[in-house]
Amino acid sequence: MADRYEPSTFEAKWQQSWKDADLFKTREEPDRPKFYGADFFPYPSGAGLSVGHCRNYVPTDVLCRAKYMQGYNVLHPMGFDAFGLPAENEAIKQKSHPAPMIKRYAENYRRQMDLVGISYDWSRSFSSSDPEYYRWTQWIFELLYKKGLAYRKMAAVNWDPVDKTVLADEEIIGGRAERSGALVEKKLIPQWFFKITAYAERLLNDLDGLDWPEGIKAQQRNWIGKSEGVQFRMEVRFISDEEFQQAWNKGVKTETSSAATSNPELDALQAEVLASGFKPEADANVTSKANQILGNLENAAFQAGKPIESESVSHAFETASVKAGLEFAPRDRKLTFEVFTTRVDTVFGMTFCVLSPEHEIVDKIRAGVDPDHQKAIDQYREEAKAKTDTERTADDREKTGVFTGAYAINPANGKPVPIWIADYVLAGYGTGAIMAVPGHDERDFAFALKFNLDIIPVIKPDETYLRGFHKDGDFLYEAALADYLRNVKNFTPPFVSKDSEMINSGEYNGLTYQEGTASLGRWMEGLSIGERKTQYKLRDWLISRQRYWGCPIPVIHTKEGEEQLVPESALPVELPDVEHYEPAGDGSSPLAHIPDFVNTTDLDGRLGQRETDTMGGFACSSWYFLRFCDPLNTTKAWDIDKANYWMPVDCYVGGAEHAVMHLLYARFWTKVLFDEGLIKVNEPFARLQNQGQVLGNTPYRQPREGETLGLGEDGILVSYAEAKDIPEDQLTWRWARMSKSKGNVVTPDEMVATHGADALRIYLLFVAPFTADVEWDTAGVGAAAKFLSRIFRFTEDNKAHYVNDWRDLIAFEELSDNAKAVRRATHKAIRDVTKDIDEFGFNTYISWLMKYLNALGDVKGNATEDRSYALALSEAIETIILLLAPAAPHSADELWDSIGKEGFTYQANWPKFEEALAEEDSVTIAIQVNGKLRDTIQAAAKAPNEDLEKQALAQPKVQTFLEGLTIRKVIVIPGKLVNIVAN
RNA sequence: GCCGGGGUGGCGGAAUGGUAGACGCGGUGGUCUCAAACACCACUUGGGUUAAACCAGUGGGGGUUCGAGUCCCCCCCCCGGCACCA
Repeated sequence: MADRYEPSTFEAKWQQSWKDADLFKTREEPDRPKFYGADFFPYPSGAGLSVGHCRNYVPTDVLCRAKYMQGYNVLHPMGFDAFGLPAENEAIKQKSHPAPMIKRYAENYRRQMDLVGISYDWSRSFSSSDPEYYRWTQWIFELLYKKGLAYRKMAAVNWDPVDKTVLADEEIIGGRAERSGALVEKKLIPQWFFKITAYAERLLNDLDGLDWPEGIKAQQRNWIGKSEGVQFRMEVRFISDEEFQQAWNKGVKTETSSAATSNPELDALQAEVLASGFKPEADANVTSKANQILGNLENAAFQAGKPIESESVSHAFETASVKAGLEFAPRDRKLTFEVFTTRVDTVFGMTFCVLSPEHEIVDKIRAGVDPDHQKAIDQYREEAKAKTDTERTADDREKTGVFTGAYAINPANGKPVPIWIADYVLAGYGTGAIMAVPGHDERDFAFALKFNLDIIPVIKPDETYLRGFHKDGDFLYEAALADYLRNVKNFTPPFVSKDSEMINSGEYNGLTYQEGTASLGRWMEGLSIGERKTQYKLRDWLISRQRYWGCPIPVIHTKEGEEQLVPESALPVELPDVEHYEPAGDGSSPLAHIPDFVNTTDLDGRLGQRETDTMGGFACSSWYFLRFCDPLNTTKAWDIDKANYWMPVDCYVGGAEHAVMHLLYARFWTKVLFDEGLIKVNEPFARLQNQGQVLGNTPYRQPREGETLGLGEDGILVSYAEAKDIPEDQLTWRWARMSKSKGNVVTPDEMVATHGADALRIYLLFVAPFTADVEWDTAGVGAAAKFLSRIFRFTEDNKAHYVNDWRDLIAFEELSDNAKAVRRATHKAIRDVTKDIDEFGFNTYISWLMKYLNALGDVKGNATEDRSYALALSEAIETIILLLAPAAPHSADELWDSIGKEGFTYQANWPKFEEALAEEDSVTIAIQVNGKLRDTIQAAAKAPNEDLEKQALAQPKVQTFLEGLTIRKVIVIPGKLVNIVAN
C-alpha cells in the first residue's frame, strides 16, 4: 500500500467489491433497531449530477453508513421522480419519447452516485413512471376519491401559456410559473382537486412535534395561514346621499334578537313545526305563517323606535327550524353579504366596506343603483378583469376602487356605510368582502386617504403615538385625530395594536382587544348576524395537468356525465405509447386526442370516455417513501407490517425549495393513509434537514453597445472559455447556484477523476456547516486529499507495530504515559465523532478526525520498546480507519485491508466509547482575577477545590494583580477555572 | 411590512454561561532540494514590545452575572421565504 492517498489505484476496485458482495442490500434482522434515511426523490435531469447534488447525498450516506456500523438495520433507498413537466419538455426538445430518455438519465444518475460511493440499495429502486409504481398512485387516487377527498370542479385556475398546462398554487411564485417563468393566466376549465383543506388544522398542529428546520415549519404555517375571527352579515340599502347623511349621524345599534326568538307566537309556530312530524308538505304552511309573524315583529319594533335586523330574526327562526329537522325556506331574503374580520373589536371604526370586483353580489347591487354608478361599476370591473394577477399584486400598487352607490348597515351601530368595490380585496380569501376600518388597517387607511373617506379611531393609541396630539393635557381623539390622520400622510397610526382599549365604541368603550372581540362575537352570534370562524389561506390542491407525461387519472366519464372509478383490478390505466404527445394548448390534454385511449367502456359495458388529464408530479412523490419499504410487492402498494417497521423516515434530506409543495402534500397523503389504517404513522418524516447549496463562480462581462441585460443581472453571462479571452477589468465574477444554463457546473465525474471520490466527499463534508451555502473551491478538494494522505502515511508508518488482537492483550498491560495519551485521544475522538455525525455536524466530524490524527502524531512513543504503546497504537489505527469509514469508505476499506483485516469496514462494529479512557489526568486551569484571564496552572483533574484555590492565589502573576486589593470571593469551577473576585 | 435564519481573524468556520478564534485554507519564515514541486516544522485576531508584560476584541448600545460570542431589552445590517390574506 502506498503512503499516500492514490484513489485511482483502489476506488473503482472497492466499488466493484461492494457490488459483488451485495453489501448495501437492506438488512432486516429482528432485534436490531431500524434507521430509515432518505434523500428527496430526484428528477433525473439530462445534465447529470453536479457536486451540488453530492452535498445532499454524501452527508445522508455518512449518516446511513455510520448507523449500519452502529448495528442498525438501515433503509437507504434511491429512486427517480420521472413523471412530470421537466422530463416531458426535455423529451420534446430532443424530439424523443420521455420513457427511454428518462431511463437513460436515471442510469447516468445511478452511475454517478456509485462513482462517489453512495451506499444505496439499488434492488429497491424504481421510477414514478413505472406502471408497477403508478398503478398504486392511481390506487391511492381512488382511495381519496372514495373518501370525498378527490373531486372535479369548474375553476378559474393558473394557466401556464408556455408549458400549456394548469399549475397548483404552490407552483406559482409572484404571478409567474415557478418552472417556465411565464406569467400565468386565469382559465376556467374543469379540474381535479385534492381536498387538502380538510386537513388544514391537522397539518398545522402536527408541525409542532416535528424535528424540522424552523424556517420550513414557519413556511408551512404561513402557507396554511390560519386566522380566527368573526364572519358577519351586512344588509344592503339603496338610499340617497341625504338619507345616508341623516342615518350616519343618528345610527342605532341593532336590537338583540332575544325578544324575537322568545316571542310566544314564534314559540307556538316552532311547536307546530315539531308537531307536524317533520313532513315536507308542512313547509309551505309554516313558511307563510312565519313570514307573517316576522313581519308583525318588525313593524312593532320599528314603531317603538327600536328597529330590529329583520334578517337576523328570520335567520334565528330558520336556525330553530333546521335544528328541528325541517328544511325551511324563509321569505325573500334581503340583499346581504358577509364579511370576515379578525378584528371585530374595531367594527365601530367601519366607515365603508369593500367587495372584490368578482363578488357575486355586485350584479345585484348594480341592479339597484342609478345609471351613473352602474357605468362606474362596469368600467371598474372591466379594468380589473384585464389586469393580470401580477399587475394586481405589483409592488408599487396604488389603491384603486369605485363607489357602487349603495350602502350597507353596520350591525354594531346601525349606521350605513358606502359600499365600494376594489381589487385590493381578494375574491378567493374569506368571503371576498371586508368591513373597512381605516383607523386601524393599513390598506383601508391608504384607500381612505386616496378616496377621502372617513377615518375613525376606535382603539386608544399608544402614548408614544400621541406626541403632537396633546391639547391641554388631553388627547385629541375623534374628529381631530381623524383629521390629522388624513392630512399627515407619512404618519403611521397604531393599526393593529392589541394592547390598548376600545374607544368610540359605545357600550364597548374601555374593553381590551380580547374582551371586545369575545363580547362582540357573542353578541353577533346571539343575533345570528354572524359567527366566530376560522379561515385558512390554504386552498385545495389542484392536480390536473393537461400533459401527456404523468400518471393517468383512473376515472371514466359515462355517457350520462357521471364519473366512475376504474376498477382496482383494471389498474393501472397505462399511458398509451404514442409518437406525438405535445401539449394541445387549448386547455385539453394531448391524451384527449388519442381515440384509442379515450374511448372505453364503463362498468356497465356501455361506451364511456376516459379522463384525459394526468396527475401533477407531486402526486407521484407523495407516497414513494412508503413504496421503498416494500418496492417489489405486486399485490399491494405495500405490506402494512413492512411499512410500519420502517416508517417514519428517520432522517429526510433535501433542499429547502420544497417547503410548501412536496413536504406538505406528502404529509397530507400520509395522514389520509393513517386515517385508513394503512400506516400507523401520522407524519412521514420525523426529522428533516436542508443542505446548503453549492455555488459556482460565474463570469459576467460588461455589456456591449445595444446589448440588454437579463432580469436582475448586471452583466452578460459568458462561458469559462470565453472568460479567458476577456480582460480582467471587464469581467465580474459572481457566485450562483450551479446550473447548466450558467455554465458553472462542476461534476463529480471530473472531481473523482482528478482528486478521488473520497477527497470530494471529505471536502463536501468539511467545507462548511451542512446547512450553509458554499462557494465551490477545487483547491479545497486538494486539501481534503492531503488529509487523506496523512492518514495513509500514519497507517503505513505504524502498521508494522499493529497487533491484531490488541483488544485481548491491552487489559493485562500497565499503560505507559504515551499509551494513555493515545487511548485518551482515541476515546475522545470516538465520543465526539459519534455525536457530531448524529447531529449533522459533518464539518466538525471531519475536524475531530484531523485533531485525532494530529494528537496521535504528537505522541512520540516507541512501539518497539513500549508494548502498551504498541497496543494502544493498534487500537488507534483501527479506530481512525473505522471513524473515517462513513466519510471516506474507499480509503477506509483500502486501509483496513492493508492491516490485514478481512471484509469491509461497513460490516465492522463501530468503535465503542469508554468514558474512563477519555478522561484527562491533568488539566489546565484558567485563573481569572475579576473575570479576566491572568494565568493558567496545570493541576490534577480531580484536584479538590481548596487546592486549586490555594495554588491559584500562590501564582506570582496573580499576586501582582491582587496587590492593594481585598479578596471578596473565590469561585472555583473544578477542572476549569478559578476566578478571584477582589476590589 | 410580516415570518424564519444569521452577523466571530485575510477566508471557510469552532466554542454544554467558564482560557474566543478549535480544525482547515491562505500567508510568512525555515528544513529537504542544484532548483522547483511535494512533504515536513514553526509562526499567523488587532494594537503594543527586541521579546515579553499589557491593552482592545465576537454588528452597535444597554442590562443580568463572580464571569457573556452564548441569557434579557433596544437598534443596525445580511440571507431566505411570504406578501393587499381583512
